[in-house]
Amino acid sequence: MSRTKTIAPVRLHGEKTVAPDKCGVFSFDEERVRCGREALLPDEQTRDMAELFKVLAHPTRVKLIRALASGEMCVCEISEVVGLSVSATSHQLRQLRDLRLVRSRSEGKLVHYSLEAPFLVSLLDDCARHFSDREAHS
Amino acid sequence: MSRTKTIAPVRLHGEKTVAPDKCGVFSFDEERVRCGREALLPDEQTRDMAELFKVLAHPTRVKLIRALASGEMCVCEISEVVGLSVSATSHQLRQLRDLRLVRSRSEGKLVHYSLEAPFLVSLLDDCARHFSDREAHS
DNA sequence: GCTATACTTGCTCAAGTGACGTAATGAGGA
DNA sequence: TCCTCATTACGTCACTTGAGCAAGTATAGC
Repeated sequence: MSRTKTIAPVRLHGEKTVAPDKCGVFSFDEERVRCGREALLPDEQTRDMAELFKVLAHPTRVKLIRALASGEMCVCEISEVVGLSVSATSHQLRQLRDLRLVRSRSEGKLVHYSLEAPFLVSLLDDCARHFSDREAHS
Repeated sequence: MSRTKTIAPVRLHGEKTVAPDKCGVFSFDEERVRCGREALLPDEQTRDMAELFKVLAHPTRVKLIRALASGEMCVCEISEVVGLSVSATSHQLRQLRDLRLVRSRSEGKLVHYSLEAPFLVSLLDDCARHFSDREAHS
């Protein structure tokens, strides 16, 4: 009944058992659902965010960001720091560059990379803090 | 080959061309490499962080977090908010629970979920800000 | 006991993704 | 022209993901 799905065709739980009271009477709080729905971000933003996290979701790329936080470096140096081949390093850097998290600058035959999105540093710090807090708590 | 790069024997660039001077003479700044290396986090922490981002790297899970930021909800309500089957919702919630980002609490036959890691809210906000800043800048 | 609801898990299987190597290619500089 | 730094194309192979079902658990009511 008042499920008023309005949009999505994928309804199953509430409807298929017919009963509007099933979840409706005491477990299904329309208000909370409305509230939760309002807390969502626009779809596009949600997707962008997931993209960002996806790129951060690899130890190598976390390292790259930390390393570049210490200053500009050329690919060769970076590959040394993270312990990867130049090719592999370049592959990974590209992903960061595609999202404009790092920037590259050519100088002669060298390419220097630096951090373009400084908020990443505090982002990583926040996460690090989360982990150490938890450590201390358990 | 094995995913585990960091440790692997894959050294190539610097070593294979023999010359310590290869990059060493003018493009390879030992100091910067040392510096970059010091900026890295311990391996375990780096991995934990990547794990965290991996879990956040999905639109559905970003939604779940935003939704739960608005308050506690049962699975049934949550599945309604994100527009997924209960089973699928439960699978996703589990990943968040495994990393203790959300907490579950049983009450009768219902299971209520809430946010356990409130720093996620500001984390998402920071990211959102990043995107809107960039929007405004281009 | 039985039945229903609310949720969790295990599983499988197809399809997709991702990391990285090799090798070809650019692009600068000597 | 050759060397070096870097990027890219392309392929491989491991791994991940998604979707869905079915069985399992826990609570509640009859």
